[in-house]
Order: sequence, then structure tokens, then C-alpha cells
Amino acid sequence: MQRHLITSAIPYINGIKHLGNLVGSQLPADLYARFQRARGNEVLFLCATDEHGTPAELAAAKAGQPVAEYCAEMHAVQSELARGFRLSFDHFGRSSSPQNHALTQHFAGRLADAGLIREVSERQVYSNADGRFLPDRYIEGTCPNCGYDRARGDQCENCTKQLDPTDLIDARSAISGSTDLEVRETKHLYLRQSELKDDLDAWIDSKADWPILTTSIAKKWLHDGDGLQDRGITRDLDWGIPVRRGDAEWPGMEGKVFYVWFDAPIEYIACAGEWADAQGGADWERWWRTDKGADDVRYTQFMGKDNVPFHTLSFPATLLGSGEPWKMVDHLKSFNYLNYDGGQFSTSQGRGVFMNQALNILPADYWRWWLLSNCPETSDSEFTWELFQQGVNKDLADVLGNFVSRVTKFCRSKFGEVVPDGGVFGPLEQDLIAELDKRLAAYTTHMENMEVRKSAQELRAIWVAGNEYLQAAAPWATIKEDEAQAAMQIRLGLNLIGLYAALSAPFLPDTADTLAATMGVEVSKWPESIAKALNALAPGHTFQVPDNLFAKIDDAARATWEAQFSGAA
RNA sequence: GGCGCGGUAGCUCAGCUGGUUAGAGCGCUCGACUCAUAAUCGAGAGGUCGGGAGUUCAAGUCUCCCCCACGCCA
Repeated sequence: MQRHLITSAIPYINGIKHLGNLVGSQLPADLYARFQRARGNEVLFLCATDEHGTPAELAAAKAGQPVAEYCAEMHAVQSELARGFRLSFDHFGRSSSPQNHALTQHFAGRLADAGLIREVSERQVYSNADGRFLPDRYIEGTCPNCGYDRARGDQCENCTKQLDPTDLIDARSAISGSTDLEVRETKHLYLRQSELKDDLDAWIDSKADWPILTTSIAKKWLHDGDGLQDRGITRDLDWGIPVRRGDAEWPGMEGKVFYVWFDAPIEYIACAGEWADAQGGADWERWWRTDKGADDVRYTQFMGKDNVPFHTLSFPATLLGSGEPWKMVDHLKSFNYLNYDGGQFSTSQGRGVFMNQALNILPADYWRWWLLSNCPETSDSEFTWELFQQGVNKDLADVLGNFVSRVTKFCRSKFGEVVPDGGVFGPLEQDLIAELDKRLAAYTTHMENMEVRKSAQELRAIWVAGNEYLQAAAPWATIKEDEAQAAMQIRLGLNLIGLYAALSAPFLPDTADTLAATMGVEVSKWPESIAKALNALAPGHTFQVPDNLFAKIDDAARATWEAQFSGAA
């Protein structure tokens, strides 16, 4: 039995995620986790909300809530949506958890002991009205270069000139609008990533099987320009993990917190601690410490391409720099972007479909199937309502749903709702078994390799094989000549439904449950041989004809949704 | 402006280290079947692989230049 640690990039707490976010990490991670569990392997599948940072504070302020309360509420919302999409996390944690506080402070202490942290004195803008330091992009003013009056402290959007906050004319807080700003001296901690450059380089070189997208992004950050830069890991904020050196105070760092990028990936580990505590004290270190049982764990991370630098460089730098035997990622699966109808999904403009809206319209399996079978794996891909409608109607309703319908209804009308007896396999059946064995092997390999689109294609071909068989066997004709032979054909058809439940479960968990319940069985584990799987339902076993599994999307509904989600309003 | 990823049938996309008549699904046309959600199954039409030059016995696949789209950065 293999052991698989699987993590999905952790979504930011601020707001509800759109389908592009979903398909870029959580959904394929869930597909892989479900597949590995079905194979009988031990899986720990973790995700969490990323809760610290200025955007969370501002969103809370806008909602008129204390930030801790806001985060707790939004975590509950995201948690519920994850359940809605059947994301099978073993634990959905929070980067604000006590476990992450302790672990983040622990790592900072270790890094400091290793000489990998330096203090830097900086001059930053402080807003007296807001009572806080302002990140560069939250300072607005008039651009000294082009006169644009809404230039940000880091850059002017109008003329693209890079700016320093002090360059701005009539600078004001983007939060309150106050112009009562002053520059103050403040001290921050920097992680000396540059010291770890060679270690990281060698580590990435050892990952020959990583996708090109992943390694090229990592190499670019390592080698471009002046190479890997040291990064600030602290901020002058209230909301976050207080800066401490392990268990001890950190002189000069009072009132400061760690920067969100530093503590967020550590939550992958802390989340295992949260999971263990929720289990009443399970052993989480056997998943994360190679000196405590994690040496046989295979760790796979799923994320969008924008997250690659953090996962290939920043987080590994933290782990390597600690000098402790932490489990490092083995395989890193990154995704491109899903576009919406010719443009980008946009949270700020409400353009595209968001997770809550999607579930209000259609069941999770419709979305899971389409998103996964069209996921942006090798390049950006495109969501349009027409493509969505075609994919759902053809693949789910016509190919899979209709197969189940024709087999069960034919059986009911000729033999009743019971698996019929009689007949023996002939050449047609042997051919089908041979084809399915080949396809099962291909499907399994693709799933092992996390080739999502190819997996979906193969699964679909397995569904199609059922329709091809029925067309060739034609039980509706056979039954006029040889009832026993027709019984065998339809018994095979019923067993195919059981097989489809098992093979479809990673993509379509609810449908798999429905199919299994229809056949009066449990969803079985991953089949080893087709021949065996096709004898699972014995003659005499009763079943029930299900309602149509999938309703088709008609043109009217499509037009309605197209208008509803255009973001024009 | 720099960098990155792409530009392959009407559409969405596969095509590994260069090697037989360039593939899939959808859409379209024709045919078969009638058990089924007017579903299914089969056959067919459709591409000078963005443009140009080069390397090679051989290039969608390597090199160079250009054009286009998208993304990131400054």
C-alpha cells in the first residue's frame, strides 16, 4: 500500500472563489485523492483557507466586522462550498489556527538559528488616521510622471512608471483617503533565500519528472537578473501570526506579524496537526517528518501557475533552511488559467461563475465533469456556455446517462428489475472485455500520472464502449430468437453500470453513489480485471431503474445563464 | 520595453527524445438501428500544422527572423 500526502493550494479567505480557481487546484487534487483511495492506498488530503494579510483586514472592515470574526465566517462559507463540490478533504484547516501560529514561529526560530534571517531597517509610510503602516499599493496620489491622479505607491497604472510611495504628489491612504501620512523608520526580517539558491537549484534539478511549466517558472526565478532575492517575511499589521523566535520573544519585533506568504505554506503542515487534533490525537508527523515515518510518503501538490514560485522556492527554502527532516514535495502539478468566454474571470467585476452560483444552477457532478475534462492542463483553456452545454449534454446525458437508462429499462420490460439468468459469453463479449482491459490500463496510468484530460477522455471511451456493445449485441433483436442469450447480454449491461460506478467515482462521486444504489451495491474499489468486475452482479440480484441521471441543458437555460454571468451589470 | 506560454480541421484541444497516407471529441453530411433522455452505432467531408528562411536523407516536431493573441514583470 502506498501513502499519499496530497495538498491543494490554499484559497484566500477573502470572498468566494470562481470556477477558474476551483479547477486550478482543489478539483484535480480531489480527483487524485479519490483515485488513490479507490486504489486502496492511504491518503491524507489537506486544504485550508489562507487568512492573513491586508486584503482580509480590509474586507472585514468593509463588512463592518472584526477580522477574526470575518475570517471565521468566510471559512465556514468556503467549507460549505467545498462540501457542495464534494471536495474530499481529510481536513479543511485555517492558516490562523493555533497550530500554524506555533509552527510558523518555530520555523522562524530555526531559520534565525541557522543564520538565514537578517534584520533590515526600512522607511515606510504610516497613516495617522488609519493608525497603521500602509503597504505601497494602498497609497494613492498623483503621478509625478504623467499626472494621473490615482497612481499607486508601487506603480502608476496609467504610465506604468515604477514609483516609490514618497514620489506621489498629494499622497493619501487608499483605505481612508486621509492625507495625514508620514514616513517612519521600521525594522523587518528578511529570509536570506539567496543563501539557499544552490540547494534549491540542485533540488529542482533532481525533479526530472516535473512538468515543463513548473520547472521553467522555478528556474526563471532562480536565475533571472540578480537571481533569487531575499524576501521580507514580516509586516506591520495587527492581523497575523506575531513575530516570535520559536517560543521566545524577538527583541525589536514587538507588534509585528509574519507576512502572509511566509505562514501560508506552513499551514500545509499545521493543517495535518489540526487534522490530528480533530481526530483526537492522531499521529501527523508520520506524514511530514522523514525521521518519523514519512520517508515512504509520496507528496503531491496541486496549484495554479501563479503559485509555482512559492511552492518551488519560498516554501522549500523554509523547509531546507530549518535543517530539520521535513517531507519535501515529490510531484508538483500546476495548472494554467481557465478563461471565461473570451476573457478572464474577474472577482472584482463579477465576471464569470462563482462556486456558490454554480451549485445553485446545477449539481456538482455536472461542473466536476466539464471542468476536469476541459481543465487548463497544458495551456489556458476556455469556458463558454455553449461548450459547457455541449459537453454536459453529450458526455453525461447522451453517453453515460442514456446507457444506464436503456439497459435498465429494457431489462425491466423484458425480465423485471432483477438480473436475468442464462446464456454464455461469445466473441462479442470477449472482444468487449479485451477492449475494456486495455482501456482500464490506460485510464489507470493516466490517473496515476495526473493527466486529467486524458483520463477523462479514456473514461468517456469506456462509457462509449458500452453503447457500442449494445448496438452490436442488439438484445432487443436477440430476445426474439434466444431469450437466454438476450439475458446474458443485458446482464453484462447491468454489470457495466456497476463497473462505471467504480470507474467514474473520482470524477462523479454523487453519480457513482446513485449508480451503485440503483444496482443495490456499494461503489466498489478500483477493479483489477474487467472479467471479474463484469461478474459482480449475479443472476437473481434485484435492482431499481433510476430516474434519468442527467437532465440536458436546453438553449433557453444556456441563454439565461450567459446573460446572467456576463458581468455587464 | 523585457520575459514567459501559445498560434495544428468550423469549435475546444492531443501530438514524447525529428521518420509510414497529421489525430480525438464536438459540430456538419450520409447511412444503420429502434432498447433508450429525438438518445445510440457506423461511414464520410473538412487542415499546404501563423508567415518566411535555414539545418537534415527526412520537420507540426530543431535553428533564426517576422506577424498575431494571451499572461507576467519592471
